[in-house]
Amino acid sequence: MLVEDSQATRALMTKKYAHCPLKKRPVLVREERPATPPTTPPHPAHLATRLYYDYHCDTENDEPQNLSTKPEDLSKTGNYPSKASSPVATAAVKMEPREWPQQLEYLAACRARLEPAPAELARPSPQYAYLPTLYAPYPLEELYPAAPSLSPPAHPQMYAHYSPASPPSSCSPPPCPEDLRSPGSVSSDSGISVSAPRRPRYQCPDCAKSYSTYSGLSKHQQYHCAAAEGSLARKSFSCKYCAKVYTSLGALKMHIRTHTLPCKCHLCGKAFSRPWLLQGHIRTHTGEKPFSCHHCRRAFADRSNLRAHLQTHSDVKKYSCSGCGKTFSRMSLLSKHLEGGCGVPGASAYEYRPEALPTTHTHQQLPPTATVHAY
DNA sequence: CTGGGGAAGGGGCCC
DNA sequence: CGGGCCCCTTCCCCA
Repeated sequence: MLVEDSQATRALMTKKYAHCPLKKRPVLVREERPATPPTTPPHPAHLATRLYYDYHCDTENDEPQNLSTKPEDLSKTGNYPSKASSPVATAAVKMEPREWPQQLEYLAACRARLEPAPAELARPSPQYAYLPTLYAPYPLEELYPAAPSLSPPAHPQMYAHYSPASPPSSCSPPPCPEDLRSPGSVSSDSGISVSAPRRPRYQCPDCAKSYSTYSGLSKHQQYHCAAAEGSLARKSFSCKYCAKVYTSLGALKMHIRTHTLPCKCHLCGKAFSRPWLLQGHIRTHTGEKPFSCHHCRRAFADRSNLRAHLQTHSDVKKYSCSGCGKTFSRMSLLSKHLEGGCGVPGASAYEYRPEALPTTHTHQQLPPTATVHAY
């Protein structure tokens, strides 16, 4: 993603999604589990396997779920939105509140068998060794051959791969937790040039954005190209739930998933548009946290959350106010800072550190390995 | 009020 | 073309 102008991007996104009722928070769908959970929890391996695979990607059912923009906190109230809460939702079913204690008890029993001791919480293995290997255990000793240090890694590039889904091979260099970015995302996202073999680029005739693959360009034109949106001749498939129009049926199908939410969690009934979103959600049930911080051993279920956490270990935060120079670990914190007024005139933009980068843009991203001393 | 964590969303890219 | 994964971002909640 291009980040040289995130404020503009945010504004664009706000505009882009303003018309669309989809915004965060999945909704509850029909609960298909028996009302009474088994008296004895299944083996964690069976549970995890079922948790991951036991969902529908119901392409047959295009009926949308609740599409309200800001549903209440479902986890607290258990009062999941009914179809009445959305003008287009037709299939959302409210779970009977009396089922929740049973669900929670059932989950607690399963979780007790899944969760490691607190001291071991940050380690994904071997407690999760029996999980269905979607997140296969990976030895932290290989990931972090040296003791924790606040010094920048000597060879940051060595640490490109950091994914429990793809553990490093024995002959590969150890991945660096500090650089959690995948290799393929470095150049285009950060604007930092990296030495990579020249490959043919596929350029969008409407907005001049280029992509390394034709499929990338194709998807861009199908879904994202704002410049092409004015060309109605290109659009022939319209979404029946919102005003979106697409140039191909495949693009429309992909979009409709965000309305129909075909991937359903059979433990709590929440529905998601993509399987991997459900996958992440299921971790909230199992307590699986495959991403751990090497500084404090705190573990996270989401890689991005670990990345944000790493900023808290950094002396110099990633986002800085151009007015007062104060740094923040998250852009949202900086935004709050700016919204509240930092007291310095003209402090309306922020910049990424470090200073070595050109500062012609008001919003720049820190290169993955610079100035961050965490890990 | 601020900072941080949890959860979830969409876009980009590779296979 | 579609699935899967990664990334960044956002929203909400809490200490």
